[in-house]
Amino acid sequence: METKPTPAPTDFIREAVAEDLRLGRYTYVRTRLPPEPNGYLHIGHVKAFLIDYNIAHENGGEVILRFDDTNPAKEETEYVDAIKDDAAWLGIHWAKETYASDYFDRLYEWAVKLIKMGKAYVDDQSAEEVSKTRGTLTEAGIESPFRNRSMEENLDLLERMKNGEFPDGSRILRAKIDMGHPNMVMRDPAMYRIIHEPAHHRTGRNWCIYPMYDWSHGQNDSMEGITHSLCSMEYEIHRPLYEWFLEQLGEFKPRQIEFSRLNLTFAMMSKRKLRKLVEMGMVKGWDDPRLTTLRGMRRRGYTAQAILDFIKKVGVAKNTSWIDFALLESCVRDDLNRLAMRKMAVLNPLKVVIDNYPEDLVEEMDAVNNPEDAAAGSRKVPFSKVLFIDQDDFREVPPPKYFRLYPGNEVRLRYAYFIKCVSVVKDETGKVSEIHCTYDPTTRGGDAQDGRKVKSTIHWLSAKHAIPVEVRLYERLFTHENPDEGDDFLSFINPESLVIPENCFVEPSLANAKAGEHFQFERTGYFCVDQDSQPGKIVFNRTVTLKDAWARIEQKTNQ
RNA sequence: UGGGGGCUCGUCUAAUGGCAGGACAAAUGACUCUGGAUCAUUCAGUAGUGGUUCAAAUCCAUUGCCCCCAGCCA
Repeated sequence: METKPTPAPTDFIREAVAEDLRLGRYTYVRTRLPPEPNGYLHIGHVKAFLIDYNIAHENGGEVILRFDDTNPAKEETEYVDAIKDDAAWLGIHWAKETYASDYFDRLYEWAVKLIKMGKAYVDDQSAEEVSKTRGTLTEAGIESPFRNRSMEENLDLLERMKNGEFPDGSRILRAKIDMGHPNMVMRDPAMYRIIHEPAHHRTGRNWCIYPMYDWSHGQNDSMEGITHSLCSMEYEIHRPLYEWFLEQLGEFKPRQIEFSRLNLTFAMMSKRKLRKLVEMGMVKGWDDPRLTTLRGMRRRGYTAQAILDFIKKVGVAKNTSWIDFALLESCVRDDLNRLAMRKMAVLNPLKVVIDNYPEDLVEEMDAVNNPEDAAAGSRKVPFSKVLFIDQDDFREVPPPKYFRLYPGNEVRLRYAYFIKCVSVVKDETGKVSEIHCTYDPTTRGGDAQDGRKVKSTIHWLSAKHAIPVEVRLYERLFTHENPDEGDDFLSFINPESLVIPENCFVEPSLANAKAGEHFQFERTGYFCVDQDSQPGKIVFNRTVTLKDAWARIEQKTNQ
């Protein structure tokens, strides 16, 4: 065999996991997907999901989907369903679906245990007082006057907090650690807060106290036997607390490892700002194809495979990083190039009359469905005297290096004939309204008998057979690489992020295209049938354009 | 400013004391019935300064810059 074994992709987390196994720190691998059900999954979550999922499976382990539902004020069942749907679409299989709220009882028992150990206390200070006495980055905090009350009183108070005897914000349970700790996270962090409204989406009104992330997450990891709790860098300073709780309790201790989160240029990842875009109507919903929510990307036409490839190429590290949006586009082009059926579509039609073509003749031309896949076969495309071509493919006065149609020039109509432009008709404003060409009958199918060449091949549609459709041309939502920078992200919105041209036509073979199907419109881009499509009114979303060498040449010569 | 983390081509990422490599982007050319795809080539990097070493992106010291933390959010 000549094929070299490709080394398995590795990174510092995979190495750490392998070492843990080798040294026997853990005898198996189990990770968890920890979404908070308060919004839709976006591409940033996908990176985290895939790291957890892949590392577990590469080691013969499993992953638990655990919803982090510790705050009833923000969480809803609707999001739970959407997250599961998105994760499944990506091809993620979870061994078990759990909720932080499944463990509320046990967590409460552990809190009681900590109180009995003298490691936690009920604080009657207001949120404002707690905040004020926390100290600053450089100064130690001040201990609460309630810090040293008796175990019995703490137990009694916590019980009554749980039973709903006190109003929201009146008391919290805090871990008793060190108000002078240089790491602010360790300055007697809150464990439980009182929340009466609204009802929790799963536990209803059973609970009036809810655990904070720090008190819930690590303990849940431990209860589920998670070996590796993988999360983003901002949790690094929480790791000492994660470990402190489990050490005090003497429970199984998973290893938390942090990696840098995914930042994507020209994309909005902030949940709060995403919500604002949706609520202000700047985009049409959480599944707007301009968003990098998974639902948006799906609707835009990104394939799961392309997204998986992208995440693999992004890698895993601890550096603050900004991934170029072009890398995502490259991945989706690569995947769609392999699988998308080719079609002809004219989005900005120019009427072409073939002067020497018989008035009523219609010919069926053979067109290849996918040059990358011989098994995809071919189809018939009707040809007749009056055609549409794209406006971009004709210039009355050709710029330098322009190979397409212009007066006197001959080009090939893809899979049809060579044509030559002989005259131009203009409307009253002086704009070219139609052009006249002659065709060479001996070039049927697209090859010249005499071996002569043309420099360009353009796509076309028979005017009377063309199907009118709606086409939505999407561009980047923002004009700024990092729209999250500064406070006025709305000013970075690209006014041309969605353009719907007036007269778009596609070839008749697309008449029965179904929502979700991917196509390449030759020489134009990749498109996906939108769910808004109706019988007789198909809607296409542009997933991504094809690379356009001519656009670059033109841009350069214009400078 | 206290604590924590980071710094390798424009971007992302390898190299685990021994030839700084890959991908995306960019550029040039070949090929082409998609100015697509493909192929070839090119451009381009170890934050600075010292030190250890036969040998340093890697080890040590030091400086600089960037990110995170003062929610009863996660």
